[in-house]
Amino acid sequence: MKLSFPDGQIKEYENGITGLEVAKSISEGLARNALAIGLDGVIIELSRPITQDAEFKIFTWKDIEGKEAFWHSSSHLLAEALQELYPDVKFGFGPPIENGFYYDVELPEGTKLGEDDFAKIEAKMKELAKKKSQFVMHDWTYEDAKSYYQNRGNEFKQDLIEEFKDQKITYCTQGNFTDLCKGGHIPHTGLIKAIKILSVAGAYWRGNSDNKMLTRIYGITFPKQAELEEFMRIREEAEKRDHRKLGKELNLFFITPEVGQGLPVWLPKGTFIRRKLEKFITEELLARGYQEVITPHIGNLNLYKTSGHYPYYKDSQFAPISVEEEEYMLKPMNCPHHHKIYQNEPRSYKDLPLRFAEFGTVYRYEQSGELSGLSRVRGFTQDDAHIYCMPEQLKEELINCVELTQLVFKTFDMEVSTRLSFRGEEENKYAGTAESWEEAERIVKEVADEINLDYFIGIGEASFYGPKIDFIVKDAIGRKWQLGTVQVDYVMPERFDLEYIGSDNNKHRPVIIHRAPFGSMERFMSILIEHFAGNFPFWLAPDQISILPITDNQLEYAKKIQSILNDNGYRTKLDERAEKVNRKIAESEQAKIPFSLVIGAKEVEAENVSVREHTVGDIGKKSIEEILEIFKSLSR
RNA sequence: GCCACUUUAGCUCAGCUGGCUAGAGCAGCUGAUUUGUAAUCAGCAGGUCGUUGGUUCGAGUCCGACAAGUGGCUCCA
Repeated sequence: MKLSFPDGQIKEYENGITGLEVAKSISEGLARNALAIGLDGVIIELSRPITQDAEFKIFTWKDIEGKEAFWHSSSHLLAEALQELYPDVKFGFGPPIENGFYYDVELPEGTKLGEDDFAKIEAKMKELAKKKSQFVMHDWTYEDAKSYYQNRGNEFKQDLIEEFKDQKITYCTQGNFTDLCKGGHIPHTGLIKAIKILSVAGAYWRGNSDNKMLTRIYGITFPKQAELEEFMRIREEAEKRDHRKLGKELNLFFITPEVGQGLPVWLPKGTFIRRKLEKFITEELLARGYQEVITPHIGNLNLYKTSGHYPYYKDSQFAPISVEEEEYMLKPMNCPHHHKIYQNEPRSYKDLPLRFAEFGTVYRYEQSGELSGLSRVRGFTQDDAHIYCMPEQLKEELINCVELTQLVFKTFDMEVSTRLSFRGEEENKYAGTAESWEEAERIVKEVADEINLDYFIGIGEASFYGPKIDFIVKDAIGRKWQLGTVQVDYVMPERFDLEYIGSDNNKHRPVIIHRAPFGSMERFMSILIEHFAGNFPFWLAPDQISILPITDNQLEYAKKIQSILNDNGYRTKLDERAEKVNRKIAESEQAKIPFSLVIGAKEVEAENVSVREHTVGDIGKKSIEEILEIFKSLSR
């Protein structure tokens, strides 16, 4: 029997050898650190005999797969602990996740589980972990598995078993706990040294809101206590960057139910940054041949019936407003308005592509439980644009849009992942013909390949009228949000009967690209705030420079410096108070102002300033010319 | 919308098992202080403890309903 290793080596082994024995044959150290092995990409236990040729890998804590096995095993340990603490608990799913694991359970009638119970669960897990119970895999017949869970009244696992009816069914036992499981564990529970229950949440069985809601218990474990402490420290640090917290501290925006749930109010400083972003993108658009348009915030309901948005998204829009026999809707998207602009005059192939851009504010009735800071709101502004082009221009325009979006993320040095969002299986969820969908998806994929996009494909993530290229960024606490988007649309041109006269003097249908590089100003701001942890780059910072005279004797000189800087277009703040300079510095730092200029008697004498850079510290004395040079280099 | 948790001054938080006029720091205001790289001192003012029912001689504290927020789930043009 042959095993091929990641380095390309192929070695001959005796049939039935275990992963652990293979690891030992390589090195004792490796065998000690090994958590699981991979056979042809499947994670399995070190103890399982290998009986056929395969690609072989050893996974340690350093590997994603090693962590997966570790956390998968930890979820079994959590389940074992829960079973001891709540004997009648019923189990659903319990998978590893990006950071840790969870288990979905149904607690016995009347049992509530809250944060107060975490310590108890952790203690029980630790107690069970110390027993070093081995994770042992066994085969199960369908009947035995079925009756095992029937006896326990667990409808969830029975539901799962039905799905595996025609496959090999296995279970895993450790200590007194048995679980339906496909395998992939670490050798024994004793390796789990540091344990933390993180949170509880509700989760529908199989993710379907028609099903029963279970209690999802999130936890994380590590082989060493120090690693858990480091994880908790990083988590705390991340929470400090939360845009909701910084938005309050830095006076950027607020959200209050007195104005309306999910309706952010922008304060002067937040507005300043937002406007800067708008200017930045507007310059790029104008350079790329876009034209700006403005459309109203409400629109006739018929417009959305034509577009098809109304039936598809009826439940997530604010109810129509009735006025004089007519119904109007708060604009949930800008598309139909722009389509009417296209229709406003006959279009020739010579006019195309036409690119209409607008910072369009839209209102959507998001479920109350879904609202979150600036990330998910009920009123937001898209940096929207629609491009109307001939089919043969589509590719080039798509590439342009993707490159513009990439420029945004590059400008702010943000890490982004790219998803090609294609349609899924669901009926009634998509408009348009199968042929146009295939065409659109094919082109999207061709474009992505042509420009070497590093992408993944998301089935069922398309919009109802076409496939998308979505740009996804993580927030401070690891949640993923879609920002930029580029969408292909063959449907709306049909619905709105858009056309252009071609060079053949015949009527043709244009193709539409919907695109928003930021996605929404609100969501982009949330990510931007967290990305910079409130330490905005010089060109974006609402206050750029604070001027801190040490005593009143330097006031006059300080004012002179301020007017020079103001005349050069910089945003300054002069702190005239009779406070100690230490305090002035502290407050300037807390306000995260990029530069502080300390001015005392020496600086007045030498006609210079002492420069302190935020997050860096004192960078020494500089002449006026030097600071102007520095500030110029940081502007854009 | 669903599950769990949270809600005390503009902000951050104390307030144990229900018991006199609900505390602190920061911010604000007033005054003093003129100060060299992260917070000078003193005084004043600020709260019907999210709202609303109930239990009780007595509720910030216990119970219910509602609202908002947080973490998830469903959803996400």
